[in-house]
Amino acid sequence: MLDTNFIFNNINEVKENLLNQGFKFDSDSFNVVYQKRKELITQVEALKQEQNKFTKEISKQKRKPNEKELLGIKELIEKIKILDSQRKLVEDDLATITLGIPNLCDSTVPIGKNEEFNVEITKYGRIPKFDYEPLDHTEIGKKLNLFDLERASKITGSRFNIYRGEGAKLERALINFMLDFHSKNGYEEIFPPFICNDKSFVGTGNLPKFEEDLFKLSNSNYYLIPTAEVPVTNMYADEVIDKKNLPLNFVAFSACFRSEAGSYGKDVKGLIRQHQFNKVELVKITSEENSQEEHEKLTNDACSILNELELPYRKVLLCTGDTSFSSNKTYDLEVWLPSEKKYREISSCSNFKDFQARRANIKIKSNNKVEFANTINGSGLAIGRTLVAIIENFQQKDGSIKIPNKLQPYFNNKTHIK
RNA sequence: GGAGAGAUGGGUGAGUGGCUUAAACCACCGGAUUGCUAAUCCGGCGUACGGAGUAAAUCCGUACCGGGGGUUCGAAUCCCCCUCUCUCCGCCA
Repeated sequence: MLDTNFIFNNINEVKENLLNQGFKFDSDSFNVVYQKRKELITQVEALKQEQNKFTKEISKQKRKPNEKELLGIKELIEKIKILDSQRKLVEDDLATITLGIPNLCDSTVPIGKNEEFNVEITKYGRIPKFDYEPLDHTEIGKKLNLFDLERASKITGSRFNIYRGEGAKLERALINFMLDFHSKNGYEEIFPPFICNDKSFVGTGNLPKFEEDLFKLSNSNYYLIPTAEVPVTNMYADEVIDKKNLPLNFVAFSACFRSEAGSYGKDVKGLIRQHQFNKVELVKITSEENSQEEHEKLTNDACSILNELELPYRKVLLCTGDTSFSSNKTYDLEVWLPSEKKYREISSCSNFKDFQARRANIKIKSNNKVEFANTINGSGLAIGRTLVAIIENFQQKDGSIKIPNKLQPYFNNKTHIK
């Protein structure tokens, strides 16, 4: 969430920045509520001061108030009550408005309304050449019995999957490989709950606006997490962190659950868009002055996994229209999929600046100065999509799949799936 | 699931209706002094919001002792509801 005073003092810049993201900010009604709140605070506090003065006087004189005084003070208290409840309503209104406003985009983010305006930064790796038409991952998976989408839909429904045999082992190998890699790189390993309460989701920006993307547990305020970002970022909610300990670096594996409402008809084939998938997530908590640098570092750390696995990919800077609600700046990493002959998102690395920290109330302290933290996160990587990329990019003419060299120690030192 | 005990500032922790402007200690910051990896002494030190101030410094005010209600002229303190933590019992992978 943005600071209300900042919005008020920079109303036109904020409006323009948000418009670049396709968000029409109603600045007039914001101003009305903002001013109304100030008025009510001023009024109610003046009355409270009057009441406190009276109370202190009584206390000092060590006596009880007489009947006439009581009558007057009770009238005052009644006024305070009325104004106070009005103030509360207005503050709720203001909170509703600000919680629904997206983060501003960094000045380096290209302006554009959709993914066509994203900017490719660099390409890495070599795109494999096949002297036959490469198969897609569902065909290969079926032939080698790596997963079983049909039976998954029987036991749960569409967009769920059962990994089987070598497929299950490959999924597990990737999880372990990524966790180990990032741990050695200075990230503390976290194994979080896969269910969080509503407050946590407000903290990261998923609620109140995007409830339809989530699976909610009935009769509770609990939701299944769509990413480990939610529990890990909120670990430090309502805390003040000593600046000396920054940055905090976390790597977390979790299953991720997304209702994918509104995505019907898109990428329905195979493992690309599932209701449940595995992901290793990187999260950093840092300070304002270091967040850009840490964002670049985190993105590079995610890239390293693709490099280690010898997967061809590109790094893309998202435009304003494609940058998500909470993010200030996002790089997507897109891996090459031979069957589609195009790059597909496998990681999204975002700098949220203090947007999430203000919502979750994560602060940092140094020399008696307290400020909101900056939060950064990115996939390092989405496991299912990595598995798809390996299957497709490392498919061999004889129908086998080569296992990338660095992954082999995690795969019983086997070189191929046959 | 049952019973009991708790939740106070960055941390530990005192405080059972007005003497609290929340003690004390630790940590932190500034200064002094002595000089063996530091010690001692002095001082400072919460957050949010509103107002004054060109601004910074600063000053004034209001609220905040897990969260929400209530009683009272006055609540960290009394009452009600909720959440969480710990201990014991039960059940359980």
